[in-house]
Amino acid sequence: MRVLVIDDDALVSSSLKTILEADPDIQVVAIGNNGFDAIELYKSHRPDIILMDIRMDGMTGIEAAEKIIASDPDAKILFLTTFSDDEYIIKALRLGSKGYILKQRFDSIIPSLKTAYLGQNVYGEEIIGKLPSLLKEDDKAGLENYGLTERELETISHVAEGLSNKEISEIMYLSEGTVRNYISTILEKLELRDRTQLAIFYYKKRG
Amino acid sequence: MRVLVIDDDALVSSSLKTILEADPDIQVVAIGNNGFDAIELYKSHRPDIILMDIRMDGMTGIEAAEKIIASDPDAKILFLTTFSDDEYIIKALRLGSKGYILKQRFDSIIPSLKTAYLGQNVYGEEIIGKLPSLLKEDDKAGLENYGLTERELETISHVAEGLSNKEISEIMYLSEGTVRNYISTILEKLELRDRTQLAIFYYKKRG
DNA sequence: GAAAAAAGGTGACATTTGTCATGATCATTA
DNA sequence: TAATGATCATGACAAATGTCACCTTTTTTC
Repeated sequence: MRVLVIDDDALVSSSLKTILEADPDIQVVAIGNNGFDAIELYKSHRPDIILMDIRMDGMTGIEAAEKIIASDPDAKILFLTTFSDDEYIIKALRLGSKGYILKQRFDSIIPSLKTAYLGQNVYGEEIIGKLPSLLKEDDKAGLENYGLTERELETISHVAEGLSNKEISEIMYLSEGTVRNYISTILEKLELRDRTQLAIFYYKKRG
Repeated sequence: MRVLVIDDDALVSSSLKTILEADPDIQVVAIGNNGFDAIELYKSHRPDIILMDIRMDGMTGIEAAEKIIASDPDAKILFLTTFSDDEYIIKALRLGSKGYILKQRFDSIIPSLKTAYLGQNVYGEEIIGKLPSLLKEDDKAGLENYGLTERELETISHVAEGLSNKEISEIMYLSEGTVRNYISTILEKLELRDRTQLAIFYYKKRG
């Protein structure tokens, strides 16, 4: 089994190589440090399976996986991560990638790799346990704890309706400039960048 | 363990009662034939767990489960179905209900019930195996009938992540101008006005 | 009663976004 | 072969957006 290892922590990736190659069935064909490496090395080496970190600088493992799967729908990718990062689990599953395992469980990496190689899906216990809450829409704590004023909350709901500043100003009987100021303040409070991110934030919280 | 059994096939529900009560730990407190029964009998008997068919006349098991969970968020519900009906699996998972098992496997019903009773989630092998493709289909659902190209769909998902044109262009290896053109085309195809409405559209099509 | 918070405003400014015209390449299809 | 559709690109332009500095007036709160 030819494996491609991608991890932005060189210590981790080289440790993985050592661990994996202790098994006679496994050969690490290359090591990369980011999503771009993953794409290039996959093309040039055509490994049987990719073992990749999710959180990386520049391009996340998920994004790299998207591109790789776009070019080769049969690509097998096993994700590694330090903690089970909720927002990524769904994305990883959506990709149809083979499994998602946690970095802590070093002893489970090799068996998981072999299982994935055989075409089976591998999901850690942690993942399965989290599925319902991930899919459930109630992980919305609400917008109430961000120090937002009444008028700001009102403004947010209009942004989430897809209205422009001008339209919002007409509905709320305000000048367009005031609406812009409100949104600017909201963005700062919520640590967001633009109205699109605000709308997304809103829908992730509420639905 | 006090169980409520709901199945619109009287033969099935009475068979289930017989099978379940062969176990000394289990007591079937009531039997219902539809979703309305489920809600009423849950209120009046307060069983530890409900074993319910998904496909039923009038109200599906899913709908009944929604109402029951709305009134008692801790309600434990285990679904039964003749075949693993894709469209319902996601809905059942979203409810956070305890598991989803297949009717054929009579021998697994009792162990599953006991596991669910202990608060663990129970998913049949078939379900786990289908998750990726289910989520994937769920992903494309809704966006498919608008004549969007692959690259356009890819672009949409990035917009829905809250990325700017510049960021999208870097990820997709495109010029910023191309991304703008893509989005412009997408907006026209979907009859939307700006990227915020696009993100909202995206999130309304799924969770 | 003073201070703070909320509500509302203006004008200027840089950036982002969306549109349009126009062109190129490549693969598929009629 | 010709036509189409998907892909990718430019440059120019107008409109929308977000930020900043700086105001006023009420309402709450200390």
